[in-house]
Amino acid sequence: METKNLLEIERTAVILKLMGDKTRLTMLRLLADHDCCVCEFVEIFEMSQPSVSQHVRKMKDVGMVKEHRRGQWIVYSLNSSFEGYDLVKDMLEYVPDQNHHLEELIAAGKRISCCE
Amino acid sequence: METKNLLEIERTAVILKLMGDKTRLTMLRLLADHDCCVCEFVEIFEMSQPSVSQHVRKMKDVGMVKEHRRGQWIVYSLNSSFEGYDLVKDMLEYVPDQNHHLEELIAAGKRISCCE
DNA sequence: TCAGTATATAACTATTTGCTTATATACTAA
DNA sequence: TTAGTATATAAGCAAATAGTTATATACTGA
Repeated sequence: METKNLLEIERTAVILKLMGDKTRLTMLRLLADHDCCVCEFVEIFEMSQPSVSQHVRKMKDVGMVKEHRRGQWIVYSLNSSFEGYDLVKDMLEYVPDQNHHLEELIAAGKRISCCE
Repeated sequence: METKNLLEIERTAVILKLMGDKTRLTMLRLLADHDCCVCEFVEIFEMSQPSVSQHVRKMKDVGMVKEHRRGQWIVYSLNSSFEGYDLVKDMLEYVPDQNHHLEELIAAGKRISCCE
């Protein structure tokens, strides 16, 4: 195994705490496969839009995810420049992909306009 | 990279949440190098003994660590049979070893009797 | 400009968390 | 058996967390 770039223990704890929430972990696993916007997460998690925004904001605040606006939507993606990017990607390999959530949306006819 | 044994996303979140605390993450990093007893952790973290016991208990409850009694001491170690053992070990490679804590104890003449 | 849509922020609440002190349990050695 | 040491459990508290509703902001298109 190749040597890993070490992270401060305190910063690592912050990253792991953020990932230690089922909702955020699922979001990250989805983002590992494709960028998502808030409205998708709202449908997937059946959760209020502010709640979703607050989750992505926490991840954005530490640099795990980045955003870019596309028209009226804001698209989130994993930030490959993040100091802990390797760790995050590594972790996400331990959990099954969560793409069924998106497929269920499509099947339910709730395919989101932002992702056409 | 070799394929990883997948863990349920919910169980993974539990593991990461437990690791997402600086105290527990440091404990785990120490345990990656050598078994420890509660009394060592009390000295290292300058924290009450019940607080230390509660931290190790949480990790024991999910199976991350195991204990064995040695005389009047209870020695904790990483549980290599734990479902998420590979993940835990993998994570711990991202943080610097924490052995200086033990060295500081020795330097301060607080070397713990349990570890002779 | 204005209505509609997407997202963010503010304010609040219930739950969880990490600590504390007090006390109980378990082992050792005299 | 008894004192001393190591650890666990109980109870309580302050801070953090994850959700909610209400409202503000930002963009689009008529």
